[in-house]
Amino acid sequence: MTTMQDVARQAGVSLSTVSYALNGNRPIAQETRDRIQAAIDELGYRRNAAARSLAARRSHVLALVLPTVAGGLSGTLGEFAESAAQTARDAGYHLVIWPFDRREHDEVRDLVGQGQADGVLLMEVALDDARVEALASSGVPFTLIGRTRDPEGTSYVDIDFERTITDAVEHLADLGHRTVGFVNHSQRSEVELYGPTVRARDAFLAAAEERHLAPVHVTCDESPVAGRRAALEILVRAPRTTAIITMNESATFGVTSLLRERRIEIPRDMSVVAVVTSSEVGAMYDPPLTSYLAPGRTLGRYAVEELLAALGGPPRRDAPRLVACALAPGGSTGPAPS
Amino acid sequence: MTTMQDVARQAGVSLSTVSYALNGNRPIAQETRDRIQAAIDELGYRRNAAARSLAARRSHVLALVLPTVAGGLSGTLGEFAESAAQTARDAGYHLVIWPFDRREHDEVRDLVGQGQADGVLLMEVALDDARVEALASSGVPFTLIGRTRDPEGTSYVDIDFERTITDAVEHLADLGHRTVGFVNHSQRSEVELYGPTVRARDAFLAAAEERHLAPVHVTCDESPVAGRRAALEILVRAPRTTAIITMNESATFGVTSLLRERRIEIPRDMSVVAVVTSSEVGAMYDPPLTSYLAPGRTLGRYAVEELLAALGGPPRRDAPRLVACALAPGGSTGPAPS
DNA sequence: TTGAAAGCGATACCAT
DNA sequence: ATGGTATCGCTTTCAA
Repeated sequence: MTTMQDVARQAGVSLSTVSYALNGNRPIAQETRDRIQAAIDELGYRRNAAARSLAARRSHVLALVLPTVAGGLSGTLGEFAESAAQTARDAGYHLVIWPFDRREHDEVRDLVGQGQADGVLLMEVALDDARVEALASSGVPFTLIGRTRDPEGTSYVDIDFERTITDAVEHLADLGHRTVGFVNHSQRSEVELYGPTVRARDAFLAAAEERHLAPVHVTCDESPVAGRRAALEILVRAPRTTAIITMNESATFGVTSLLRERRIEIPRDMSVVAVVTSSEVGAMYDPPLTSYLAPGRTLGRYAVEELLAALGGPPRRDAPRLVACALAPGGSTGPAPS
Repeated sequence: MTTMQDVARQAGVSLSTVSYALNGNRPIAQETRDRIQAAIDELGYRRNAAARSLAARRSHVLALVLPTVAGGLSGTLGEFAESAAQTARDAGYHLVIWPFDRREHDEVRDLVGQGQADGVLLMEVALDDARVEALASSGVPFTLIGRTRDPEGTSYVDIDFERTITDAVEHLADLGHRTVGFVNHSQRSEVELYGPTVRARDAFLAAAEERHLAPVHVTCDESPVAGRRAALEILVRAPRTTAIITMNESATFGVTSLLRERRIEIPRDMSVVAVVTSSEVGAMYDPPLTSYLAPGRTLGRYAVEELLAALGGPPRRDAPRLVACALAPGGSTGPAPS
């Protein structure tokens, strides 16, 4: 193994000069710099990460904590992680994945205590989340993906559910729909005050009232079978429903399949909008679903930028914390039937 | 910050005794052990990771290198990553994600050279893959997810495409089908000798011959639109086709939608089998697709076990390297129409 | 603009 | 079964 001392010797300078040349926080004569670079190239030197972390007391690692969700990372989670990793790397950090669910908060504390990460990204945040307090008391900088009940004072980024749902409702209202269904996440998540569920519900009801629509809100487990049941419930509770918004990927295809079975044609008899989803999923249906796409990549980047700012990096001047889903037009929405 | 020295003082033993007690490779009296543990608890001590890595010359990190695929990690990739992270953690390692595609092999070498990881997991391996040689010459232990052309001598785990495809073909043959289509990955991947594409094609043709079936093999880009085209091509080339196997998640729904449009009913007129897929995707169709599920979790575990063995951990005695996809019965297959 | 040297907090060798 | 201590390879303060 070749060390910094070897490089110094080879370049005819002192060890410390090499160190300063490498992390650039001290002016170095160009000629010296060149000699050092030549020595590095010649020896194939690479700075040892552990020694660096020990001396600098920084690991240059960011951790992404995410729950072991059934079915693994969804497509959106994956996009997020990848974009975050990319952004971190550009800033000289590595992104580590720590698969811990909400109850394993002490594990997270342990790792943080070992100095395994300089900062933490926390996904799937609930309105009241024990992990948030655990992190806060441990003293590491951290950024939430999602929001607690009272987000002020904590660093976070999130999907703008209010904006997204409102957009979707307006889209349908503009098409003349008067009775609109909403297929949300599970009732369990609603009871547990999972942020997206609660915010979407409230936004849906508020937007419907604003536009004088009749809202039909149903919760729904994450499965096609449950989706069928949810669609049925909507049809029973409000037979005049002409549009359904779904925020539940697995349920969406249950909804469409029940409609087809009932000879309710999309979009002629019923418009369907999938929100907080991916284009891949939307493209799986025929016609392609009108969708509002989860901004996974954008959030990944924003989240890391937030965290880096907290770590003393460049501040994010008026960079948004909330990102709405963008409309991807599809063939599943149309004017309300007369 | 509290150090090992603090713990030693508090427990009334020497620093080295604490160290040995912690990593357990020297007999320590139970009573001493208890005193040390008490001191640790009292002080809230956690061993510093950087110092540990420096002194032991091991990072206790495993890196998962995966290409920045469009659309992020797919569901299966996510399952794999999560299971691998879990297994690594149980063995005292962390799993880091390094998002690099095939051309960025020197980036991987850099990180390895810095001692950022003790071992590497390489995903999406092509039959000829520059990254493999880069890793081999760098001297880190590594395990491939997938296989190169000549896998002997390298550590790898992979889906057993041959077994999976053969199973699917037999399943259909047993149901009386005589002409069977296969929707593979893209032509590009076939030309580039992407392992799964090539192996699946060959296995399909061989299994069909074995059972005296007429095979119709088509390549297909990863999209529903391409899937429609592929289905059409199959129907044109072999109008008597009564069953289609798809190994292309995005295309599958294009296939089914074209069939529906043509009033070809599943499974009455045409059986459809999705291979190397997830139950989530299968459940999105109505009826649920008969599927062969990608063994993401199993592979994640096996891959880490392989790597740990190469790192001097417990050897994997006759643990398999190849894992076939398991059949998840659905409603999309049935007897061949007469 | 450059150098010397004191740590950083563990591991593991050599003793006892 | 336990202790003393050199060492890992770098960052950073203090001096020149």
